[in-house]
Amino acid sequence: MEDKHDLFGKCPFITAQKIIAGKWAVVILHNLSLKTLRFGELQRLLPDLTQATLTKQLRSLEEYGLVNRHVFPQVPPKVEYSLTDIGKEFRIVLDSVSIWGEKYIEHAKLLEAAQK
Amino acid sequence: MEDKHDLFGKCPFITAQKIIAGKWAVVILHNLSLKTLRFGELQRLLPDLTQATLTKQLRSLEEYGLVNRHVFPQVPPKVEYSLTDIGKEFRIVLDSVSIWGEKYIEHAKLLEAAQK
DNA sequence: CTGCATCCTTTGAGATACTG
DNA sequence: CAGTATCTCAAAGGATGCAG
Repeated sequence: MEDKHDLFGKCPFITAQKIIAGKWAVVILHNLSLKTLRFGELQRLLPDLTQATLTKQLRSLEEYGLVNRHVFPQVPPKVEYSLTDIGKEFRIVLDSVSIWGEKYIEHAKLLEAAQK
Repeated sequence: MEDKHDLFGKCPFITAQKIIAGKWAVVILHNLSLKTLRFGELQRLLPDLTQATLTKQLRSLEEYGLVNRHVFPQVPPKVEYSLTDIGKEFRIVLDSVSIWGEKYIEHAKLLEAAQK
């Protein structure tokens, strides 16, 4: 993957695009914005992606500095994921996406109904 | 590509994710939010994507109902792209992405500086 | 000027099996 | 419990050439 730190001089849209490009990035950030979660908890909240995929997405977000990975040295292992400061600031994006998404779904429903 | 209208019952994050998944979707929407643009103008603003790719991205946004395509029956042809109503509402997302993106870039710069 | 058709390459999600 | 290692497959993006 491309160097995660080669993001300078880019417009904020391109920078953001790269970070949230992952198919599950936004949904993961949304869930972590509500609560610190263990790997397994996250997996249960998102039953549509496999372990391998979830791991990859989390690693990516971690490399970009949006997510903290806290490993508890135990047996069995326990790993908690939470948002970093800059990750928490992403909330303003999550909020607007949520608002717009709802509007869009409503809009699509109306269109659908009108076509019948 | 998946049916663009099978978006019901999904959470707004997943819906939004599908729409803006395209590598250039957000940047294109940003430019169109500032001004109605002809195909060639858009291309000059985004020199990093080819004609074919730009066409595909625009078609996708058009199918999702965010972009209007206005063809002027002329020779040579002239085509203008603008945002639909629901496309214009996407502005709240664009604004928050812009704000967060700037913060992130600033944050990354500070990190970089601290490591030297 | 706009953009389609074709081909090619790369990316990345998903499935599966295995490990400390 | 929380991963890692491979593999496969589909999709996206890009390059190029042609057309109305």
